[in-house]
Amino acid sequence: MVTRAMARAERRNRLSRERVLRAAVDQADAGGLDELTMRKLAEVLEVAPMALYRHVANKDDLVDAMIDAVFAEIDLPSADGDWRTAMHGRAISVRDALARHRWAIGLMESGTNPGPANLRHHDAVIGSLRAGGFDIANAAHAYSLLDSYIYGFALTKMNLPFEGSDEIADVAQEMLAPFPEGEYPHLMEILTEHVMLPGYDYGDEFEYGLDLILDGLERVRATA
Amino acid sequence: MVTRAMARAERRNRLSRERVLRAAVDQADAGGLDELTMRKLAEVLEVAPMALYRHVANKDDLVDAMIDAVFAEIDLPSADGDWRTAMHGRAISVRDALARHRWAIGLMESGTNPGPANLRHHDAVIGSLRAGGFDIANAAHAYSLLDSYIYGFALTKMNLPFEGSDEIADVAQEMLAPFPEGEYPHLMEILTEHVMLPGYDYGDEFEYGLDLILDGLERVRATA
DNA sequence: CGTTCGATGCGTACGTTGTACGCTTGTGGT
DNA sequence: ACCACAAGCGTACAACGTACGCATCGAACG
Repeated sequence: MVTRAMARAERRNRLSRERVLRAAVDQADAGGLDELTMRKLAEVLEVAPMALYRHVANKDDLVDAMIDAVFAEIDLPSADGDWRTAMHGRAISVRDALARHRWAIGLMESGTNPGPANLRHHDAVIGSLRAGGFDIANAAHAYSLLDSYIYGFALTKMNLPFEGSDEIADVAQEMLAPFPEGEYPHLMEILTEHVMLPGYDYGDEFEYGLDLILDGLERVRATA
Repeated sequence: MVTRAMARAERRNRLSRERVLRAAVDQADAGGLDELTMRKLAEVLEVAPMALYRHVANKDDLVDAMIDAVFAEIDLPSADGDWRTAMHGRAISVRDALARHRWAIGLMESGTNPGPANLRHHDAVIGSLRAGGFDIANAAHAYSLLDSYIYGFALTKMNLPFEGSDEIADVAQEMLAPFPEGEYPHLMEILTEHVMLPGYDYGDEFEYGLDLILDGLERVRATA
């Protein structure tokens, strides 16, 4: 009997791949990938460092599994219904997942060892495009374009040195402080007369670009 | 006199920030960021590890400087002439620089400690857009969209598990091997009937998406 | 109930990394 | 000829990933 044994294992604080994975993701969410060390992870789990290696081949294996766990959090686009709303929804879903797990940005597309959730996700995206009327070549184009934009946006947004609109002024000041005034006039202009205005949120740019891209893709699809 | 002293220093194999930087970039180009180690770097320069620290505050400082060196390699878009050709050219230039320095992808937009070349580059991009007729808000939109796409494309392309079109078949086979056949039909279709066709090069996707985005931006600019 | 055996956890140890600290050596200016 | 400062180095340490082999424990079986 497996269930009986597993249940007991669960009841006690038995280690398991799942527990290690969850703790690792939490760790990385909290402090970035740098804070994820096997030793600290073991400490959180109240276990000796080497105990982890019964459930994980090595750190790379762990990280691969973590990435697939993030993919599993992303809503799959449906193949029926409007392709455009499906793509829009999946873009938002990816963005949100990456916002929850900033450490994953830059690793998600790591071609090496794609996990099942990764493959299923991409399969569903292509399926949705094909069902929406894109031929193979255009589905490939759309897929590449959308993915590049989504991950690129996450990347640039992640690296922004400010979080809310309040801190922007301070950060901008500090960033430009070492340089002579008037050295970067256009940067200065866009900062003072756009970015620093109340109500600005860089996150809003995401849907703007997404819609522009989806408009372009619809045009391609219609004339194919 | 500074020049005299500097000249002598140059003539001999004196260490300098420039020399350290160049060697570090070479090292990273060759083997990725993981291969860039203060100790190996010192070895290449025929110097003791700690000697480096006279010219570099620490490894992070070194990496920041390396990133700015990459920015310095990128052609600045001109503010006069067609905005569209300027943007197209700078996109290609960024792509090429990132192809030469794959380790830099994912770090380029690191908001912390932007160097002068970085700021000058972004200032020129915004300047070119403004001169091309974009108002402030639309320049911000265009800037965000283009940057996201360019970096995102570099990111996804970098992580592709294959290099030329020859290896694709093998890699695809290996990647899908652990999973039941027919599990990912759309992925399979696009691989066998598009990606694996002779003449396919993922790099070609870049200009396709770029043109689609530029078309969209032109439409925005015209109706603003 | 006693034995056995595989799964799980752990202690120790090693090689590699970044880098703090203070000494040594060489060099340009006086 | 001297000196002061810059440049390079030797030693040392803490933190990391992880190889290797032993200890332990619970389930299954006789």
